Amino acid sequence: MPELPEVESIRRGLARRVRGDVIESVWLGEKPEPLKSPAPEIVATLEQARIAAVRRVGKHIVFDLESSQPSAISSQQEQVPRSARNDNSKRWDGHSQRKAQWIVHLGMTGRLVIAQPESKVARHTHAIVRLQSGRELRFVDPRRFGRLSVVRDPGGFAPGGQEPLGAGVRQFARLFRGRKTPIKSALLNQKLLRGVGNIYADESLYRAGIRPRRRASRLTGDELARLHRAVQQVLREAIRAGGSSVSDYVNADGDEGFFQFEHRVYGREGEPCRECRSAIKRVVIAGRSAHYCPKCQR
DNA sequence: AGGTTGACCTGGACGC
DNA sequence: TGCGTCCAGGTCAACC
Repeated sequence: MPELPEVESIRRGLARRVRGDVIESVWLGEKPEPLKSPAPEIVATLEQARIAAVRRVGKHIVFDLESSQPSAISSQQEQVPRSARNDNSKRWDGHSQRKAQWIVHLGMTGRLVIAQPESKVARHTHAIVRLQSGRELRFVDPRRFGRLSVVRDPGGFAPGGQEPLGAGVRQFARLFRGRKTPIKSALLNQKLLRGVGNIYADESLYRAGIRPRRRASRLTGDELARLHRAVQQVLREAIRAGGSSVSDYVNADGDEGFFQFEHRVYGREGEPCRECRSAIKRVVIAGRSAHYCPKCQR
């Protein structure tokens, strides 16, 4: 479902509502797919932790956790069976490192919803986090492409890639140097830029006037500068609009975004380009659909 | 080594 | 109404 602007909108809503709250208990569903860390490790890390901050890293939501009661955390830790831990996982030793992170990736259809305990548990709910304030944070994901994990390394969660809104134009241009892959695929590669997905890749290329199949290494300096500017503009505008609600995306407050009304090419196959009235084309590149205007993009 | 393809899942839209 | 087909905002492992 969500790309950077949608995840950012969800993050803002969550931060408003759960920052400072304490996790009292955690329920995890039977289906194992959504869990990237062992279930006992997730439970032990989350329970009794205070949510110090809610951040976004690419398309991931990162809950920064700290101990609410120092002794309670270490005793929770002791309850984790040795066998359930990775051998190379760092011990949370109760000294200066009393920090951990809960990482959520929403996949295509994942949602994080705030709910009252008495409200009906939706189909495809895979995790319920009960908070001291009496509310629940629920992870719902029909297609089960989303992932939950915890990180206790002192270095913290560190996927590769540049934040698209943090990269300067030189840094941005360097990412594509020597890459023979279509620029569309390069934009989707999270090891290069983290957070751009199919909608915003297509919309950015349209604004920059670049065809999605162009080889990344063949773009001129001018084109890279236009693309850098387009990516940042599109993402900023989409965040301001609360993201794109294409089928069922809603933010943490249950509100839809409205950037879908600003799409110039995505989902508009056969419709006229808003600039030149040519029919928008749809092709498949690396297994994903790509939309572009054959006249405005070269 | 780096790029492309299929697999992973469920559900909604559409055609017959 | 129902059944089949295609499509979907993402990411991996497996191939070339």
